Amino acid sequence: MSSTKIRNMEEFAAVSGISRPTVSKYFHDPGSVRQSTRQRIEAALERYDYRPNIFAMNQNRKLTKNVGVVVPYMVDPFFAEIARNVEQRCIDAGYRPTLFSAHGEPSLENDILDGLRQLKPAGVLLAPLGRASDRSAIEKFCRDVPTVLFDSEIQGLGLSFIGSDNPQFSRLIVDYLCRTGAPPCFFEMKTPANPNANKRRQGYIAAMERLGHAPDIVQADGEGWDFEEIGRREGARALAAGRFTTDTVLCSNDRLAIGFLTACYEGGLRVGRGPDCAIRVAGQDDHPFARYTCPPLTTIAQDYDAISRSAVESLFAAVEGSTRAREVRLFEGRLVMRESA
Amino acid sequence: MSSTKIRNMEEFAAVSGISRPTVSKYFHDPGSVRQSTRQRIEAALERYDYRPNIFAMNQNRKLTKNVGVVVPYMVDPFFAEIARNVEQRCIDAGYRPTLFSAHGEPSLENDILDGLRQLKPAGVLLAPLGRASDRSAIEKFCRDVPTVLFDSEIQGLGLSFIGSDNPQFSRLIVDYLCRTGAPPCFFEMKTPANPNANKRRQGYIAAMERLGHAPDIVQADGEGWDFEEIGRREGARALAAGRFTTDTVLCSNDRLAIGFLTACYEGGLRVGRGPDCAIRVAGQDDHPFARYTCPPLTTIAQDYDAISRSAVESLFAAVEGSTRAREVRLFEGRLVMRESA
DNA sequence: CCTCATTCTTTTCGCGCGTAAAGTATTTTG
DNA sequence: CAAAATACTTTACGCGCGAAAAGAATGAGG
Repeated sequence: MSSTKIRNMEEFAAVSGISRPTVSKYFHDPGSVRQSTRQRIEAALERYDYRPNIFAMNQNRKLTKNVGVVVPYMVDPFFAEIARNVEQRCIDAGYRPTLFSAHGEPSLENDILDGLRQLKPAGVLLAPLGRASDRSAIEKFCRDVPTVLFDSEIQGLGLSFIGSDNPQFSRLIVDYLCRTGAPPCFFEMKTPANPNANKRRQGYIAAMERLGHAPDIVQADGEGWDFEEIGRREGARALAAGRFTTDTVLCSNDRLAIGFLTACYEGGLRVGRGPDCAIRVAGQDDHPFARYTCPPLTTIAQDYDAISRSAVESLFAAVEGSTRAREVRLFEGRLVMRESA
Repeated sequence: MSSTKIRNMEEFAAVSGISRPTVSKYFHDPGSVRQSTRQRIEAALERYDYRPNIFAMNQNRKLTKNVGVVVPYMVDPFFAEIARNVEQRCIDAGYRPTLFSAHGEPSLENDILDGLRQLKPAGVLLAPLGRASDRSAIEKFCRDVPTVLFDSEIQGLGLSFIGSDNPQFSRLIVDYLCRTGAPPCFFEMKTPANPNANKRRQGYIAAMERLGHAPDIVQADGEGWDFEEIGRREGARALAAGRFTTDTVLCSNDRLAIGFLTACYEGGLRVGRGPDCAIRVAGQDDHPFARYTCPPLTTIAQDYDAISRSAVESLFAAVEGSTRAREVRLFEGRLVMRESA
């Protein structure tokens, strides 16, 4: 590494013996220059640690290599996990991902999209808040910036939507629960944060009816993203009120189930499938902590990997040329049997 | 809102009736222009939705309004929570925070710092990986960029370090446990991710000796950031080996405790302080999920709020002028009594 | 060896803003 | 009300790069 500091591309071009426009071309796409010049540039890169000024680059390029990754609630490890997955794929594809969380607040989601617009991103991967999202703001954003929605759909918006086949989730777990014990009732939030909850409820109802059972839905009051607390508080209330007519409770999602397990514990109910157990509890998502609840939570695993891969692929396919029609890709869940049901 | 699009500051200055340099000054600091001109500019801002090009701004300013926020492992909701807190405070102070997670990988931590340097940040709030961090890389980074360390200290680096008084944590919980039952043994990772664990062990030993008890430390094998799994796997092994000589286990942190609770459950041990319970378990941190374990986890709450506030204040104080000596601020924890101990 | 397509160099312009200097207008001070 | 201080305008330049055009060098194919 030479000691002389390189101040700009002009100087770097000089020491590498290549003209500045060609060097510029190299940084834009190393494969676009001849093999021999590429080697000369990379030899110079070894000796001097020059990197193009990112602000000057982005100012003049119509399209940057920035990618926005927006999730609704980073404190939920599910979103942290999928964000990490998506982030890594963007880096591998040569882009610069930037992570944002709306922290459950619609106004913050709008602010993030507003701020993102200034970054002239090549594309955005957006997991919206859902019900609370400002549809018109997102619609406007999608018109300006290539955006792929994931996790939570907003009908008709974005280049594509990548998510889970929620009705299949419920079908799978209902089938399992009915096969191994009493038909489940369904525990959910009255006003769920996102549309996946509705699809799961419908999936539950359909699966129950197909098996000849009467669906039974228990709804919890409460707004916001503090699902565990809602599951615990309202679960306890429903238990006390004798609201559950079977010994099997299917929760709309794992976080609700985690709170409900706490309610069961505090109510003195032993959870599990053993003969000495009073109640079976199942969730949906395979939340990172589901393995560690007591008892470990039986659930349906989201295909994190397929969803993040598909979302990233879909975005870059659109960004790098091929404009296809809006597509919706839903991935199936996988039954994860643990002790709770 | 007028329909004519404003393309740049020149045009915006024209429609607001103010010269461009003055408008530029306004955007740099609205308080630096006369009240009357400020009103004229803000009146124009109402009519046209112009915003300065962020790339052009940052290119020419010696110091940007960017702030980097780096945490070691975003999938841990503790860090997600503190990141959210820090992020909001930066926004309130008029800065642009950008969130990064090293995802437990030292090479990624280095990459993040490298990428951050390009953003010419006004400052960086860094919670390092700890033991696995590349000290020399961080040292070099701190020389170039005003950096405040938090959560995990790296001796002597950064403008300041803001964290928890870990020995006090252990003292507090040891006192409580001894007061209410058998003296605890200490369950920790053999090669902990960060130095806080060492301080907690030392705090445990000191507190035990002060009370006239013999310290007993049980160490778990395993590397990395998958604390729950290590707590569960190695906790189960230690239980099976009869490694615990008392019925009270103090875990080095809540995530380890969460895994250990699972091990207890799977081993058929009833956890809690009732007469029918076989073991008491306590953690440290007040992890967001500690409230929802079964039984709910007794722990020491970190003062999230004070830590994030203090870290942000310390950074901006340094950035905005006053260069003080490196200071270390440690906040005390608060005992949170729940059912597990 | 010649032809033609690539690939490179040279030159020039522009992006949108920060910044500085010098002059003019406005406000404050005594 | 004059002098001084402050705030503004005008003009000009620079930041580091992208992009485009025209000509020179290079290399492949016949």
